[in-house]
Amino acid sequence: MTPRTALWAEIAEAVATDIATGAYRPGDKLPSEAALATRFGVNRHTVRRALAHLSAGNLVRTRQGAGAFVAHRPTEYPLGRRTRFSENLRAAGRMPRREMLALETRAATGHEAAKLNLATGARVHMVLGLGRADGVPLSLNQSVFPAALLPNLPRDLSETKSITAALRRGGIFDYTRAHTRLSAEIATASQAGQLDLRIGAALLRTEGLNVDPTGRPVEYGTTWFAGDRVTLTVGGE
Amino acid sequence: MTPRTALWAEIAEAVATDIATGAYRPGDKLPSEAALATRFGVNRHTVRRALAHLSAGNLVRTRQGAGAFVAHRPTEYPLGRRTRFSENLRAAGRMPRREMLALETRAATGHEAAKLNLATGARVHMVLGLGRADGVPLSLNQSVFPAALLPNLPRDLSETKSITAALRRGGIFDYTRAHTRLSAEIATASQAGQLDLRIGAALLRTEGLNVDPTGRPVEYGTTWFAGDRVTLTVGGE
DNA sequence: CCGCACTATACAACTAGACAAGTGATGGCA
DNA sequence: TGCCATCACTTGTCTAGTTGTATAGTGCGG
Repeated sequence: MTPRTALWAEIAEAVATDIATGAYRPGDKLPSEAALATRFGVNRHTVRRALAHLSAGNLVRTRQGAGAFVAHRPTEYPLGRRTRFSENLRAAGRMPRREMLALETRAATGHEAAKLNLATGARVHMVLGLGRADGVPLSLNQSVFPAALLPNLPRDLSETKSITAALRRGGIFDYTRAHTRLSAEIATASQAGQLDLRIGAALLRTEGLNVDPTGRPVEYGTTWFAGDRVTLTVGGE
Repeated sequence: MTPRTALWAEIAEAVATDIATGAYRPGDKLPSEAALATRFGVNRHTVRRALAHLSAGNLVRTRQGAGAFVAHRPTEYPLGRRTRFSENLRAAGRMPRREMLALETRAATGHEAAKLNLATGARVHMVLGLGRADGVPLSLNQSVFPAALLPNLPRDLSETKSITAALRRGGIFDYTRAHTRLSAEIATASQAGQLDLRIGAALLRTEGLNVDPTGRPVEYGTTWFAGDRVTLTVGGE
């Protein structure tokens, strides 16, 4: 008489099966809760309970207002000794796939000015980017460059789409890392949205300064990695 | 669980922080709503809500078609015996500009005649003007001058665009403030439109009489300041 | 009786897309 | 030169759809 498994569990099972069989593939949008509700002949809350279960199991990810999506497989990003990335921990422009989210020129904050050894209020170019590997968002980074040193950076950057190339055009052919600092943070809502994480997820934060061969500060930036998708290795192997 | 802060509130906070740290300074144009939306990984409407919040708090000002700008902090406007709009603002490091909205010659009202010590029905020149600083409308003012004393004021005024200069041409080389009265009012629709305020915003109203060195009334006028953009200082330093 | 699963309803928050209205820069033309 | 039409861009507004959350109610089994 009474089903041993709850209604919502059955629905979760059915959706999970659809995902396993490939009916819905990673990144696909699931039908809306309302659609699933009528399809299974239940209330929307029952569907929500099923989706919450799948979400807790990292099988689907929901975005308010947008829908529920099949989650990407939790890929470990191999960040080992062979990764060129490790020599430049902050990875300015060296991610497998980069996406530029913002590019603006504004006054340096006091902190930035101090790091870049600029007068307070000097102009800087700010670049915000998203790094992905195999389509999975891995890192979010923000860099600031002295505008006086690289007046044409915005144009060069929008043309070359590469920070390294843009710096080369600006006369900076090499730069090294002066210092790096590591810490951990909790994702804000917007960071979580961009990295496809749940809010409150852990972020690995690296902050660093790059200088040219003469020791002049060239770039100061911060990168936030999705804590559960990246392992950073420092030195050794 | 962490108390969930709304996404738009987080974005408003972030922008406000950027303003507070000096990344965006008064008068600066903020990135477009679309740019902020991609930067925070959010829909434009969410950004709009954040900006609306900042706008309501008078931290930013938006102009359709132009963009969103960091608001100027309230202008300090010293009130004294020798109050001169342009000089005051120049002293505060702002770029003043006066705009004449209307100029007509008519009979004085009973109140005006009494103030200017004229016979009832004497002719006066009335000037309606708008004062701006750095392009931001600050004040609306109405002045009446005895026409008998300054027959050529309309011509002089339209040529010189400066009240002080026009008075000089009319033989008034100096004038001081005999009295000033302060009060507060609610903006009418037309006042709000001219001052770029919301209808119902608070206006600071000053009414005063200027006299020449012999004590003869020269000008009687009322000025309405945008209450949230101006602070009047009286006496003291 | 209580607790549980589920239903029902309502509203808030966010996304998505479209179009109108206004601004500012540019280039053509008299 | 100066004016003007044009065009890209930006904010304002609207409609519609989606998930998030809160509250209240129902039926059933212990």
